[in-house]
Amino acid sequence: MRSPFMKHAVGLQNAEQPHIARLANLVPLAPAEIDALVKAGRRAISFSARREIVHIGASLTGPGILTQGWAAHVRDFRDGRRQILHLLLPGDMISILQKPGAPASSTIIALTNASIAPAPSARNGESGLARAYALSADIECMCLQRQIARIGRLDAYERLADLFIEVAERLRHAGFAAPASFELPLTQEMLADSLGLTSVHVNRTLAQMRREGIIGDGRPINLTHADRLGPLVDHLPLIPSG
Amino acid sequence: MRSPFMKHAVGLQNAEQPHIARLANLVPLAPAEIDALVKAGRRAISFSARREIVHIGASLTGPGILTQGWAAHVRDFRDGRRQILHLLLPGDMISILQKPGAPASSTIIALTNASIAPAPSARNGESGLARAYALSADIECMCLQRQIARIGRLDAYERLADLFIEVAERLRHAGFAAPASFELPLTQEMLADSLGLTSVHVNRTLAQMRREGIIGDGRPINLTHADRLGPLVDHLPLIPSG
DNA sequence: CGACAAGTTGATGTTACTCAAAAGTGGTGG
DNA sequence: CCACCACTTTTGAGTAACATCAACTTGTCG
Repeated sequence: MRSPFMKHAVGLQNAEQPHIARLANLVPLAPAEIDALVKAGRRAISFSARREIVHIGASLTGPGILTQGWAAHVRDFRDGRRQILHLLLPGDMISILQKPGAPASSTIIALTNASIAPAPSARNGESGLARAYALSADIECMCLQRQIARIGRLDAYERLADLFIEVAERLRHAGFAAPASFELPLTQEMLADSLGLTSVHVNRTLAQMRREGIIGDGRPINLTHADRLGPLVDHLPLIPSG
Repeated sequence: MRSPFMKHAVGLQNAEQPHIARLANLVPLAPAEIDALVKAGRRAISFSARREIVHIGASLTGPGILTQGWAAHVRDFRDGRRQILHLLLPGDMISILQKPGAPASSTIIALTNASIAPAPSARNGESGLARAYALSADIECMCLQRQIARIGRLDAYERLADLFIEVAERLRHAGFAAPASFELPLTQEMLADSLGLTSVHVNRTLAQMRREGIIGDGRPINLTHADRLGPLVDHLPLIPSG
């Protein structure tokens, strides 16, 4: 059996092939499309943690799919400051907002060991894949906007909470059963670079969440009660239409 | 003469029809395309300052063009906090990152009196208009990323400086001759909402710039020496390819 | 003139940063 | 197995940047 994916009422769940689960959860895909995704997954390239995947300004060959691991769009300043612009989770599309051939608008690095596959081309604009890619682009755009609101107007505690809520929702869409509990394979410094804080301050804020029972002891960071975060932050769902 | 636009070595300059200047500066347009833009301009709808143009979640009819005035994507929190996600300058495209029919990813408001025209459709994917729209989308995406880095890692002075540099560059692309000097029709509160600061702090920081001769006295805010800002901030050009 | 929005200024409070050091963690080679 | 190293986390003390609160000024428009 080539495509061991089953459609449930709640959607696909398969942490082995998060990209397939994520896209198929966005739009029903034809068997041939799922097959194309399976084949693409076999052509994935591996990157070790911290390695640069795309350098800003490099000519983009075309969209990709993050089949394993975490990555991030990042902006490095000459004086050493760094800001993570956008987190890429397992199953996410890469360079979906830009046209092939365009210069990359930002550097992309692997945050953990990661694998990237070329995205199967979607000839027909009305195909399931094409619509799934378009929705992926919409979602990435919303994440960027949410990131701006998060950094611009939330305090440290709220920033962490809002990020956790977003990650929980995105992981759920990628087929990771993560109702209220999941692990975050990011260092506190990566969190700080994403949230516009210092790692010291992230550490203290996480300690407070640990005291409150929202995250567990030990590493990696373990969200045990992400469900308690909802009321704390005025957040918007990532996908309004469900 | 229907289309009084002339192509110079430096590009089109026409503050009356900034959208035509901006798009034609991005990509050479055919006379028929310029004509379509002229015609679209006549069908523009006016919005008075502070009025809502698009409400978050509303179904988008299709891309638009801001033919006059300034606007902004904005996120309002229930408790009154507000964050401007993205500034829209005269000549900018609206809703170019999203597909028609999709729910608007954020509210859009007019910051000054403004006019919005429907964007002429670009049938052929290789037409000048289609390429200009694609480039507009790329630029908007880069602005969002830059906004994240700005708010996340720059201090108040740097945030203002970086925003001024970006606005200067974007105004120049829209055909406003603005080498080092231009006016900013935004209140200090709007600036604060864009930069993740309070209006009081923006006021004090602007006062410092005024003492340093970077901005002039009087209102609206008058950038007299935007050229002095370059060395102060580690910024990236908006359009790498020139 | 009066009302309202925007800008200015001062005093005070708080969040988050900086600097510094110690302790925990995981991997490597002897 | 242990010593060693690099990386990460943790904690404390002092500081700087920015927020908050409040009053006052300026400009604009009916």
